[in-house]
Amino acid sequence: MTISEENYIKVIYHLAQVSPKGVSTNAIAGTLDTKASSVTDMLKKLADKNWVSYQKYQGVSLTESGLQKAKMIVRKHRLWEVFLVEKLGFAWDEVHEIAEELEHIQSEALISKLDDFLGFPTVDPHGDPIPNAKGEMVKEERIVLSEAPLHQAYRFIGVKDSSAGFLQYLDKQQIALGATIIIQEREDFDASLSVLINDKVLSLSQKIAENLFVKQG
Amino acid sequence: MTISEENYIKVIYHLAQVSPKGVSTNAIAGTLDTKASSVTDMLKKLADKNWVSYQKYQGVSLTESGLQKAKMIVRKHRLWEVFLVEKLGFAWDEVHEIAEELEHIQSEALISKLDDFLGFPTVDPHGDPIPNAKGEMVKEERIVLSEAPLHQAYRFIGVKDSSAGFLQYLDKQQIALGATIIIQEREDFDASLSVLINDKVLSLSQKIAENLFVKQG
DNA sequence: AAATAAATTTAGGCAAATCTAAAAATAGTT
DNA sequence: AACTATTTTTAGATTTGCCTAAATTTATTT
Repeated sequence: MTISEENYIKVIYHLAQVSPKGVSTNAIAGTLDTKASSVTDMLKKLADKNWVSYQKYQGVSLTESGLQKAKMIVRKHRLWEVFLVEKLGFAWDEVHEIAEELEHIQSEALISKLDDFLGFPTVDPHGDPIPNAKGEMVKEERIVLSEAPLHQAYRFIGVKDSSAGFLQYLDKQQIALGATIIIQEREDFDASLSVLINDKVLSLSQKIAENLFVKQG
Repeated sequence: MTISEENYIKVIYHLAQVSPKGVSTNAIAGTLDTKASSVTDMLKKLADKNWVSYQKYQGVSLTESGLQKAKMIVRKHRLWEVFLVEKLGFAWDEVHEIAEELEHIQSEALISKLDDFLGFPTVDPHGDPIPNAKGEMVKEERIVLSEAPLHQAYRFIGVKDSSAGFLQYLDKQQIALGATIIIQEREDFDASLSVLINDKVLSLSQKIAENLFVKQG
């Protein structure tokens, strides 16, 4: 499997989370920053190799074997992110690009030993689940803060948007994974929230709140 | 710099250690397992980019900037090998192929933090020196065991041949880096050696002895 | 239901890195 | 010095992954 093929499979996997009935050519082109015609070319190749099922004009979805491949790429990406943050001391907003390269390293043994070395983590530094060697992962029950009811204690367990900009905003506000959040008030006008995070009062815009995954407790 | 360009630069660097006046097209082709015509093509590209000086039919050598690039690739390769052995628990005969992939990961920050994490090692698991961030490395005074005089205490500090086969032979004989070696006798007939390694008597063929780097003490 | 817009595919090309086969240059040998 | 063998380069093709421009299909409006 070439790096390019891996990138397509991975992107299709991620886009399929949002549109499970079929991923569009344009969506892939947008994500990979290529042209739609290039995507069409590649989809034919991927279909020939049986990693996607593809019908002209009808979008594309992963086959069982494509899905497995995708999960292994995601597994590698997230394990490397844990390594970069936990062992090398990178900040959580610095690791994505490096992991994009590392995820294409081919050795099975490497990933297995890395997993062991890291203590078999189940989530990456952004709270995303890490598939195990079989591709299984625990999807924690979680909601976005913007939809959580008032006056309940929540734990901040993941980000929806993991762009450097958003992560740096959270750093600046000292909002870290594991923080306890209680919504005190929701503004009718702009849906912004007044919250108590680790006993400090903060105001969060709707856009921020939409990108914070929380769970009860 | 593409992965292919990096591989050429690295191979030229290694071959230049043996033939410093100019590396031949065929030697490169042999090492990279490609055809001479492919090498010629690439040498033109590398010369255009000023990483090698190349004159038709006269072989090739690295420019100052090519040499610097080569050292950074070697640095990355060897640091990753240390990581694989010291942190992930790979054997010294298992790491070469994986490091061949890892050496092409592009982040400066990654290598700098990896170096730090590993405690700024100066040699890799095979005893080869690791260039620092500036490209400097300490070349330890060393000789091959086959040329060492009798009855002196030597320390085994590196292998000349780092193929898996040779390394596995050394494992089987329990000859590890750091071992103390004293030559008791050199056979006239086949130049084989009777040696004392960590107080055990062993017989080493000339071919073995030629591939063991030792230093006095 | 046409007409227009948007999305997708096809056709034809390009650059990188490789190849084979033939030509040219260098090295080795009688 | 001439001939042969070896090495190296050139010429022309191939594959992968991408592109532009044009054609086609699907979706959206009037």
